[in-house]
Amino acid sequence: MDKSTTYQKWLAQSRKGFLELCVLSILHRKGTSYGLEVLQTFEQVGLPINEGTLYPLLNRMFKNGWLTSEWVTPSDGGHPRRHYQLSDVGTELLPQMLDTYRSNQKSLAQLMDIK
Amino acid sequence: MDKSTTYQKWLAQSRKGFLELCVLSILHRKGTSYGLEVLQTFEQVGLPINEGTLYPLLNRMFKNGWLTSEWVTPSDGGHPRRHYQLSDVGTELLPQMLDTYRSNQKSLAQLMDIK
DNA sequence: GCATAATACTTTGCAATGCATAGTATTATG
DNA sequence: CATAATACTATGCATTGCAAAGTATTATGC
Repeated sequence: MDKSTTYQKWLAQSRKGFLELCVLSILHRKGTSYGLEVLQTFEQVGLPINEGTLYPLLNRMFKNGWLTSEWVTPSDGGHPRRHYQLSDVGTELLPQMLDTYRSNQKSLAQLMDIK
Repeated sequence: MDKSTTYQKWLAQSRKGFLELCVLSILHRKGTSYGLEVLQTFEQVGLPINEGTLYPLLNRMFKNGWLTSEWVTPSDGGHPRRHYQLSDVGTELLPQMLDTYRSNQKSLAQLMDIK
């Protein structure tokens, strides 16, 4: 397989798990948000992701009990949105995941410096 | 599913892709190495991984053309080892992956700081 | 010398998830 | 009223970390 293809595949793989951490961070900061807004937030910070990635992701996180969710119809009319926010579990998980992420960072830094 | 279980699963997922970056870094620093030594190196930097993870990983990276490989019998006797080192492709990939990793770091930092 | 341990790698099957693509439903616009 | 925009859902695929068991070669202890 050619170089750019394997790299593209690696890119997708490298996002596994990381996206959960990002979503938890977004909802922690915003308090509450919904699919499209989260999608746009990802784009704003230079990490565009696929619709077909985010929506199932939010659903899984909800089913795992990391998020709570409710349908909200905007007061000014507009399409109803499914709002999400951190559950107690999600609130507990966020710093744990951050620790893991930073620990991995340190491990990598060590590897780059090892004999 | 209970909290600790979903967290454990996330842990495994979050290593996808990351381990390739680590292996490339190790081989970049060491010049050459083999399975068990790489395994021990991971452990030394506080990132223990499974045998059944590493060996297939090295094989895939080799098949993808990221690594070169040769069987080496230690001069003082001992079990023959399969040595690996970076190929030209691997040498090119390492900084690319590092860039991606750091770019993700920045994105996450922004997410944690966003309104 | 022979059984056991240590070293080193291989193989198989499973579960989880990012992506691509297509589909559905509701609201806004001309 | 038709078309576009907003917002979410559903399906199938490929990839990979892990667990567990297996294979083969070399070293060690009695």
